[in-house]
Amino acid sequence: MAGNWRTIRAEILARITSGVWAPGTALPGEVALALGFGVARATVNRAMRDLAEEGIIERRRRAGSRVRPAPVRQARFDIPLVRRDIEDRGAAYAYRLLLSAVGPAPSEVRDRLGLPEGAAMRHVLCLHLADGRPWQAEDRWISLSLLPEAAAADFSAAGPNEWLVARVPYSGVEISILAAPAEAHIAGPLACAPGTALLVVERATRWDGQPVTFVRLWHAPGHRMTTRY
Amino acid sequence: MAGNWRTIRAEILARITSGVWAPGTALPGEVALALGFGVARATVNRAMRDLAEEGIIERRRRAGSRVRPAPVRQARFDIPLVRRDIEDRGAAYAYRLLLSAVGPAPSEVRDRLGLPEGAAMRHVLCLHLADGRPWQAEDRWISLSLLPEAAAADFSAAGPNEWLVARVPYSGVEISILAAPAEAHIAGPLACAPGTALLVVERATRWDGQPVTFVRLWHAPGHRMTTRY
DNA sequence: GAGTGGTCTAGACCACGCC
DNA sequence: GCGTGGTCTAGACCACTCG
Repeated sequence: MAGNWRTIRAEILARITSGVWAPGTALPGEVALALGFGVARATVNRAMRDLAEEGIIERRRRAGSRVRPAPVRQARFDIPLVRRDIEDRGAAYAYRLLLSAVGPAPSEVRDRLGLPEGAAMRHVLCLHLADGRPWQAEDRWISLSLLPEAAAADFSAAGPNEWLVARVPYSGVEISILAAPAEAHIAGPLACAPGTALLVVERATRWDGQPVTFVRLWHAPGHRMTTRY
Repeated sequence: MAGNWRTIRAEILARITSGVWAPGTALPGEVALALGFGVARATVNRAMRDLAEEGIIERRRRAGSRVRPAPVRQARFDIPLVRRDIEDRGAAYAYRLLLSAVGPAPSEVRDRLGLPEGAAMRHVLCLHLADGRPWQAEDRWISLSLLPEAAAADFSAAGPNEWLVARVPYSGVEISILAAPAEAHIAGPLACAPGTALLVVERATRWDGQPVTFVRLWHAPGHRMTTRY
């Protein structure tokens, strides 16, 4: 019985999937398991914590650990920079600026960021292509109150994403995934019929509580986000 | 300087967001940090591991840790049982069986599970409602080679999900999220026009390498999956 | 109150990757 | 090689919560 925590984890998981410890069952305490496996309690703890993070088991002080009756399925998606995403798939990345303006934002954008009416924002509409074919349309709004230099930034060669990443290191984010029909100004660039069902990712970013940017990413028809585990 | 790992983590994060350690920068080694913070190395390790899991920093043996130049944005979504999801939102859950059959599966389903042509499957189409309104349509296929008793299972009162959870404890899963127009047999139950853009979650489940079930979950119009961090 | 998980410590050895 | 992160140990104290 090897003493590494992955082995312990695998062994515990095996006993769960094989039915030795059925869903709802209370697992032995950490001390008991450590003794049984012949390892330190910290090692068992590491394994159990991992199982808990994945939603396999449920842990509570005093009450002990138990197998989750109904597994909380979790899907974790990586959302890299579009450029990386495309290049990682072995395709050639290309970028095209479609629209650039400064002005007041529509209410739906303001609401998502908690901005007052009439707040000036930089608005950018651009297109990311993979091997010359439309991959993703980006509808970007940047608050000028926190990033006034965004008003004059040049987005003709590279997207606002890379510009922002270099300026706003790490921040609070709210991500939504939804389906929406292609609006007129999106259908054109994405080369699809208006009304086509598209996968949309919305992201509202804050830095230190201040609204920074809101983006709506329209993926080309047929796009799917996939994860395995 | 408190000695808990969350404090250490927060302090490191603060130095990153504040620009003390810019993206791409190499962080001090664990020993140095432990000394600086006046804690054990294991505590620093715990904090750094957490930051690495979230994609904030990058760790490699010998090379050390560095701030990720381009943050790998991660979105983690919980996908609970529909019933729980609806009840957690304070709505009344209801269930309706729409179709139940046994027969060969279409090729698109077989492909996702790696099943041979003509393989018999249990097919169930059902509807989940929140406060009486359509919430999600479930198009479910269950392989009879691994679960022959599924042929005779009764899904008139409760959905196949809960039936499966009790039988196939924990297994490998592939999840996809996509947008699709409402097909004719889906639009009716969901009370929307055919062609409406819907958010679809597909899930292919395997147990010990054996295909178990494939499900397509059609969410009602306007549904969005959201996560914050 | 007592038991369980949560965490910290101090020390040690190992494995991997640069040099 | 040799330094860095990865992990394990043995022991300890704490915090929460159930009975």
